[in-house]
Amino acid sequence: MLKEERQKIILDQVHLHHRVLLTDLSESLNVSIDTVRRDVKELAKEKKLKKVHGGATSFGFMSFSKDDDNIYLLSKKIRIAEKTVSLLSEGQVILMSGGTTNMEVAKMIPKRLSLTVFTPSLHVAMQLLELPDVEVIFLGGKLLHEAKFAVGGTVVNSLNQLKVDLCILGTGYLDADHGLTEFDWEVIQVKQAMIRAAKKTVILSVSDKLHSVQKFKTCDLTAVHTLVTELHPSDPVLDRFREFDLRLV
Amino acid sequence: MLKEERQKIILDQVHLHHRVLLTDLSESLNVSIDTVRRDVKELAKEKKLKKVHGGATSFGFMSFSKDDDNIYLLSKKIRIAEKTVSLLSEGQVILMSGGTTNMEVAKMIPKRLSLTVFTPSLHVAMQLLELPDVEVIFLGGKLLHEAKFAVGGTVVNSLNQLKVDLCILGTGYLDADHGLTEFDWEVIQVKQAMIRAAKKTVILSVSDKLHSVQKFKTCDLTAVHTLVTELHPSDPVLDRFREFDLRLV
DNA sequence: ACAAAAACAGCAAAAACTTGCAAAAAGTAG
DNA sequence: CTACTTTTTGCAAGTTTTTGCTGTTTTTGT
Repeated sequence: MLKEERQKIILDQVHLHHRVLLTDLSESLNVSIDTVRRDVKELAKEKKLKKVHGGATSFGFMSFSKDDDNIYLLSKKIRIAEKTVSLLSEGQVILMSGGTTNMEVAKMIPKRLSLTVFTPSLHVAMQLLELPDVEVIFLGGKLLHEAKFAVGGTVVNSLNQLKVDLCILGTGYLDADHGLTEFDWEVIQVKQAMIRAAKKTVILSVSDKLHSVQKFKTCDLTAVHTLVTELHPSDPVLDRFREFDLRLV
Repeated sequence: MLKEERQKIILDQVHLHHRVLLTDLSESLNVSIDTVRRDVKELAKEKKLKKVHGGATSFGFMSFSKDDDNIYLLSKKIRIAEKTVSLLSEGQVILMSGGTTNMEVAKMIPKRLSLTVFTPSLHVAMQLLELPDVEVIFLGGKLLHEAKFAVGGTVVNSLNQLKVDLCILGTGYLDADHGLTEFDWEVIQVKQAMIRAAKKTVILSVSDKLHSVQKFKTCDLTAVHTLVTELHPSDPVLDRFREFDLRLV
């Protein structure tokens, strides 16, 4: 294999997943970790990507939330994304919120699956546009600078006119007692409208966030139909959630 | 086998697979590795392909999307962007379309200028969010895959409810006789609505595009108030545009 | 603070590159 | 056809690049 070829694959991976682990690259490319390390070092010197401890990230596109600098969360999120994508079916009309986990879902949707997706997230919309068979409708409104997420009356009004098959909610804090919570009031309004606008709601959450509570409440767990985590559905960590009428994936 | 014949095969292989190994070529062409090496060296000198350690790649193999934008045009666009930014003033409410020129404008807006910007372009919106004092409102609707631009009734409806200070139109084809033209009917609808929604309209155009016509017409030059090019306002190339009630910048 | 993972530096083997040279092939007069 | 030049090709010796491995140092998470 040519060095250039390898480096291109690395760059593609970085652009696709926004973050990659050197160990993963080493394995999938069948070269030693040192070689990958050297490649990444070179690419970093050429400003094609950003080298971080344990891997590399694309810089230029976006920097998300603070705790997302953690490379190890990514593999969990990818696992969640895989499971979530398997819930989708041809021709569905769905809603997707923002957040890194939802981004991974967007990246993982197969190229030939036709969907109609409504989203108020710039990042998710951008990613979905890579898929030729997905129709993307952006729910316009005032954009939040950090989250790159549209909020406000316009978004809620648009949502009130919809009734879609599925709503996929990413980022958010989850707790068996307190339900779904957020720290941003405006985001809550949008998420509530999203849940109302969908027949079924799917929540994506890495297990780390399963018992965290924020200031404002989006909804109770009874409003949710499916919970996707990176864990096996039978994992004891999920026990607290079994009392609800929830499908664990 | 003739040398030219061999080199043509090499080029075909490179174009087909984007990369070749010298060892593979040597084997499949039944010549020594040195001969192949010399051939590739020649082709590289003629800029027909790129020689790399162990093989060759096609040009643009390592490039992803944006590198194609040549430096030559970019400098003109930056010049235009500079002039355009100088037209803006504190507190204005403006509309921005998409396109690379408008992107340059977005990049060049000073950090401390507060504005309210409506746009149907994902890229422009994304860029504007880097500015803390700019409020960005995305005009939601169906997104075009290539242009990352929102079109359709939703966008037009939103625009019909606006009356903003300024509309900045990027990309588009301009001609003194035929006015502003485009090749996408849906985009036209949006741009027309944008012009209607603004008190003044500014057109950005690199001089190369000043005499090009496309299939569909957005508006006459009489609907435009300012034309920004990279040229000096007194440049004779702009003479054809002086008969209109246009401010040249 | 400790153990595990990752980064770094130096080394050695393998692969690829360079250069010079000579033989073969092709072209060019006389 | 022959003698000569020119081009092309293959080969060999020496150099550089790439790659994986070693042991050591740094960073990270608990």
